[in-house]
Amino acid sequence: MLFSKKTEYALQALLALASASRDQPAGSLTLKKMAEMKKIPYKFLEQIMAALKKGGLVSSQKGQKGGYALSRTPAEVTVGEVVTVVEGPVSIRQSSRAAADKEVIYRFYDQLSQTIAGVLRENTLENLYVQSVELAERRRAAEMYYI
Amino acid sequence: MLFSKKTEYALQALLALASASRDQPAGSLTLKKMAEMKKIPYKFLEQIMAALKKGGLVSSQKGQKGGYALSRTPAEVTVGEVVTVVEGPVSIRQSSRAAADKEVIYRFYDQLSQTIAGVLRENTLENLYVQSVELAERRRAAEMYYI
DNA sequence: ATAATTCCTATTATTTCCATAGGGATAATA
DNA sequence: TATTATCCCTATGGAAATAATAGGAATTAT
Repeated sequence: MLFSKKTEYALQALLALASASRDQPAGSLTLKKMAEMKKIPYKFLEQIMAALKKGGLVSSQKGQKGGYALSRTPAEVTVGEVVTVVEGPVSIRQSSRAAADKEVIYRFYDQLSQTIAGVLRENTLENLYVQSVELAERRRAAEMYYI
Repeated sequence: MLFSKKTEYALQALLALASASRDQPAGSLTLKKMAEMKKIPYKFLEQIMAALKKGGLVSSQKGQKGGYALSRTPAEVTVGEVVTVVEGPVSIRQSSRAAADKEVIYRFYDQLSQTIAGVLRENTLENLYVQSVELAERRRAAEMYYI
């Protein structure tokens, strides 16, 4: 499995921040709020936000009235960056280079890594956010038939 | 990490069988031989070969003079099949479907899975085997300069 | 001062990964 | 027929990674 729960939680939290940044530029949310909104264990999310901050993807404000906000626009944040920041560099498999025979297998892993990296690079928070909004709208429209 | 050691070992063993099938069609190798050749823990490889057999990728012969052989030509075995057989279906992340908000993230995972599946489908044992032979030859050629 | 927050470090529970172990079943061969 | 070399099957163990939980220190607004 390529990604852990951390990536899922990180993306969810960042999507919440992306949404908040729509309402007001530099809109921020508290950890508590994000954990509640997205049903993520509070203390676990805390660690994830720390990583995101360290990775420069979010900024934070301490104390009362504090919170987290995106430090770039959603369109400027790729999924790849998020993954790298919370999981470390994406690797198909821990490979220790060398070994003539395994070489060809590791090369294959590398090739696959490149392909994955491409997909990760081409998708941004903005993409995901827009998709989630569209999806929610389509759902609302569909529900009207049942009223 | 997408693949475990099992995939690496499985591919190595299968490449050994692919090589054996060059020398004589339906060329077989014993578990012991494969473990030695590729420096794979014997008892671990045993479990992996069992999975490959169950998945129909190799056939086996019991008793003295027994061993394993590919049940198709190397060109007919994709890396994807090998991975699926030894690791189970490739998944970016264990996803439990539904959940309106996570949906967009799971869709992204699906999209990535499709891309990976494509690469896995387009690469066969034959490809890897040919590459490994070429690599070995280039190495031998390069070494001649140092004699 | 108090309350609401982020920040920092440790600990624990669960699961997955990577093997190791022992013996049973089967088949060739001496 | 006894022996030997193999595949076959199931269980067990240790290590590492994952997913949390816990407690309190530091900061800031009210």
